[in-house]
Amino acid sequence: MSISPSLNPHVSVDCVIFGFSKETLRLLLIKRTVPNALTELDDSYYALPGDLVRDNENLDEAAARVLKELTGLTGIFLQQFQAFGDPLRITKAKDRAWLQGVRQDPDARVITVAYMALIESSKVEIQPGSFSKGAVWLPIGEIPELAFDHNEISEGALMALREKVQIQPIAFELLPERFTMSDLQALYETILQRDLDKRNFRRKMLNSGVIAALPEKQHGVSNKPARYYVFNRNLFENSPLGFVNLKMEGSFTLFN
Amino acid sequence: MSISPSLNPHVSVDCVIFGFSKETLRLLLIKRTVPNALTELDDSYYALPGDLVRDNENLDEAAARVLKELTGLTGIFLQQFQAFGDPLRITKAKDRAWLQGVRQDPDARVITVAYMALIESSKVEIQPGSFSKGAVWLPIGEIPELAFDHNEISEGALMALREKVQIQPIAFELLPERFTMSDLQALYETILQRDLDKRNFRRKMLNSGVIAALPEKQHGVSNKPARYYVFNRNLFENSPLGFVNLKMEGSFTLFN
DNA sequence: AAGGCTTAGTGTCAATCGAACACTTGAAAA
DNA sequence: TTTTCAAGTGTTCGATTGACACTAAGCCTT
Repeated sequence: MSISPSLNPHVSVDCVIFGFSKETLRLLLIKRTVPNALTELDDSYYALPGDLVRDNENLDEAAARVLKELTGLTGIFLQQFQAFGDPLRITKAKDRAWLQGVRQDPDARVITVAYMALIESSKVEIQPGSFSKGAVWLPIGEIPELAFDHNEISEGALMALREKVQIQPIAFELLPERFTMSDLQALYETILQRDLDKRNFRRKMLNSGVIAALPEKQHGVSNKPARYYVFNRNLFENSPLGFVNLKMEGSFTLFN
Repeated sequence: MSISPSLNPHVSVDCVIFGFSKETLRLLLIKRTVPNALTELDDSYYALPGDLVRDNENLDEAAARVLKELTGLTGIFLQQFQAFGDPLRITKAKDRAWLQGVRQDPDARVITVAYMALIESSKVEIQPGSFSKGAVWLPIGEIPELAFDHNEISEGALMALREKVQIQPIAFELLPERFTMSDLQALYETILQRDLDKRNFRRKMLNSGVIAALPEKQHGVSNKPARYYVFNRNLFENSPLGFVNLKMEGSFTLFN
């Protein structure tokens, strides 16, 4: 077994990085420029940040490395959600051209393990480096055609996010340390794609204990200033199971 | 890109196959015999059924192939749940010995994509073949030390099953076509590891519409014969989201 | 200073759901 | 005919859900 950190040419990780700004969910995508112009089409396109896995790291570490190389951030919410391994992943001409410029074995079949990351997008400062040809936050409604099967992966991540948000209090990872109740509601409404009743939302959030009110309020806004809240992290990291049930309207429940 | 179905030496699939019999959840495991006795320990041990992925198949197909080769069954519930890729997966002497007898590149780092399968265990007839050195159903409480990281994978599968069962009506995959309400309740109690109230359970199952009563009842039992029910498959395969919320006691709910 | 604008923040009621709880029924066996 | 065994059945109470509309606070405009 090699102990040098060589690349495993058959396994990669890709990161679907979610952010939330201006009332929209966004993905952090990188711009790729095809190194040799084998195609006659325009020579740049977007992709999910990702890389081959090194022999000396596990999958989680590889994903964290990709994330750090791009954003400079560590310790952020990062969760594996699915492996993709269709042998026909590489069909687009652009993809082949890019691989030929960048991989030792451009025709190797690669399976990729997809991660989703939740980031407070204002924290991100794009790092100079291999990814940084141009990284952008694109609204999830305006994602163009991406490299390989990255559209499929992104959609899978979005669906996984919608489901997870109903089971665990993870949406907070997308907000700054302190936030107003309206911020939080707007985030949930964006993720779930439906309107929520203000009064019911506040009541349930407060009763659930996942957030705590701060003494501070907004300053300098031209309307009634909103109170700030923080996410109650301890409560869930130390809880026995951390299971939360954020029930959807229209679903039905079984069991005591 | 090769078009022959050669093996990808770096990616495998493993199947955690659940069955339910005699009021216990069981795993279908295969017995491995270490081909050359490099170890002085006993030379057989259990493992999850699995195989390297071929170049001409995707991950789901590879998992389905493994399952079919072992059980002869197709079309059964099979869902990817996690990829495992620790570089230190191969540490046990038995594992190394087995790999040396069976792999071209026994030291290659392999990442594995784990699937869970839910089977009505009486349907399974172990197929003669490479797996069949001896396959057994072992109760989940009595799983010995397994090959590689297969204990970790099995535990991950069990946790995933517990979570999924609360979100989607998949437990039925473990029961025969028709079953009694008591069968169903015993299954849920086994998976969730807690007692459920008989009357509440029946009421909710029936109100939810996931099962339908048949006209038939048991015959020849020495007590009041139980009615048979069937799982209402159409309802969920054709439903818009298929989301079902099987709430646990003690969890709390947010949202309208 | 008054009025307007904008977003924050608040309470009630009816319907539904969840949890706890014990006795009767039907069939075979003794 | 009686016994044994699991099936099957209702009600009550408290908690939660979802629907619904007005007041409060601060800045801005005139």
